[in-house]
Amino acid sequence: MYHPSEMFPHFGGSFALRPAAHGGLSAGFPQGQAAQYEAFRCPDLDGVSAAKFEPFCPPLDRAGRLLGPSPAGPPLPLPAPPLPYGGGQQLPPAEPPRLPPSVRMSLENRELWKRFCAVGTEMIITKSGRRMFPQLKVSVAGLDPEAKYLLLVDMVPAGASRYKWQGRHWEASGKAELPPPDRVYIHPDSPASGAHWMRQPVSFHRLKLTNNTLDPHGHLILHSMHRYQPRVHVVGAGGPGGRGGGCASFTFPETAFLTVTAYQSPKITQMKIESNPFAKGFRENGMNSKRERDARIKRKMRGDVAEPTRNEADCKRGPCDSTQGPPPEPPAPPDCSFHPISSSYPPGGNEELGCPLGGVNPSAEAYVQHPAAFHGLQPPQGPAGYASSPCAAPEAAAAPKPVGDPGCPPAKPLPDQSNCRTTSAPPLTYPPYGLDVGCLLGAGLDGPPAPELRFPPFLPCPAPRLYAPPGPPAGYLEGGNKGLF
DNA sequence: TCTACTGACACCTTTGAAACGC
DNA sequence: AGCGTTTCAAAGGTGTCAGTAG
Repeated sequence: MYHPSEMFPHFGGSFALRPAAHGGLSAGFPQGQAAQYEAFRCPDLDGVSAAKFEPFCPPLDRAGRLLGPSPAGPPLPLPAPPLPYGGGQQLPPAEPPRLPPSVRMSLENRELWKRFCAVGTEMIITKSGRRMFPQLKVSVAGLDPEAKYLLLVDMVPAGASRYKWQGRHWEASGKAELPPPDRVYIHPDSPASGAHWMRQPVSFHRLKLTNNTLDPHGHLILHSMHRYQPRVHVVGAGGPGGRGGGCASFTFPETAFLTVTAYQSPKITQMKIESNPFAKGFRENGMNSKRERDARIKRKMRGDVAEPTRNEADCKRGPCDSTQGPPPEPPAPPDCSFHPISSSYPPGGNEELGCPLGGVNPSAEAYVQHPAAFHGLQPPQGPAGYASSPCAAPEAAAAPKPVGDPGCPPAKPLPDQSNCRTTSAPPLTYPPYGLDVGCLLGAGLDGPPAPELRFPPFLPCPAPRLYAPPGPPAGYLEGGNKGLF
């Protein structure tokens, strides 16, 4: 949860970046097949995001030039695109190098996320920091086993509205606040080898969210009653011969959530209690259930001696089982899955770039040595007060409008959770889920004019079609994706 | 009055050190 | 001595609720 530029002031504020190339989603996914992809690999990095990860991307030099290819570099996994500019030759402002398209990521606990998503995920944020539940847990594949990588998470504002719970549903309620200090959560294992990341699922369970803009602990700072989309980044930190450089980022639409200081939807509360092992005490049979709490209050009022807690009772019967894992997830709704992700990016041209610290990115090195030095910095502000990232300014395409206006469809009843796949949502009558998500995918800058849509911030499970609107123009996907990577 | 937020609370899991056995 | 397992207590993650601020 640190801002790299804070740690590496010598890198300066940001690099000039080449304007995001057109292509967007189509550059990342074969047209017509995108719906199959589970994770969304963002093809281009917008200026702000790029600056955030700049220190992790050794291939860029300060002048925005690509360094020349290393003759000793190992072969690229895929044919490298021609390098029109030789080493040292001036380039248009460079975009960060990308990891090869073979790098893939999937969401491990996707079914759990989908169940929350179907109701409208809420995340508690507190001054001292609160963990996410469900937690972000991903599997990575396609990395160079020997090269070093960092895994990072940041949060992208979704929509530019603030939201309000209206008893049964969420509604947009005014403009979003100015973005909080921009921070990145760095997985504590970072930097680690590709083999390490690929060995087992990577969990970001230690990630904490806070609404304290002065937070000194490095938690991710968010505004309450706003909607966010987590984004996972793989950043090459170099390896033997400089392999592994480059960046790739992934979003999982079902992980979008609304921040709250207290749960609004009772359904979410119940689901959290049922799913989160830490909330076990609040389950029906728990000692912190409503029934037990009421009984406790009565006893207290009567002045009774406290009965032994369940913990004590259990421990008398035998060892407290604190080692067992979380309870098994309830059966997942069928047919909610996307197909495994693939990605199709031009090879990043990573290994032609030198690696300053013996194969390890200096930023990674510095993080290991001075983790406390990472703290958030306010990113450059865009004209609207938002960071000038397409991700951060998606309002045009995706901002949910207040529900209840004439012409606004009533809140859609929750879908049958046994089948999250939506096939019959009338276009534009009820918003394509993707539109809201689409903003996260970068819609808004170069996409088509945003249709005037009104819909609540939460919709049932993201419909697969949101990834691949049928044919052109589909601009909000095509052009929109360029904002993220 | 309403809404959002805060802090205390009880219950629970996780974690890591100490104790123990082989 | 070294290693693996068990035990135990502290730390910290939960939702709830009453109180507070605006």
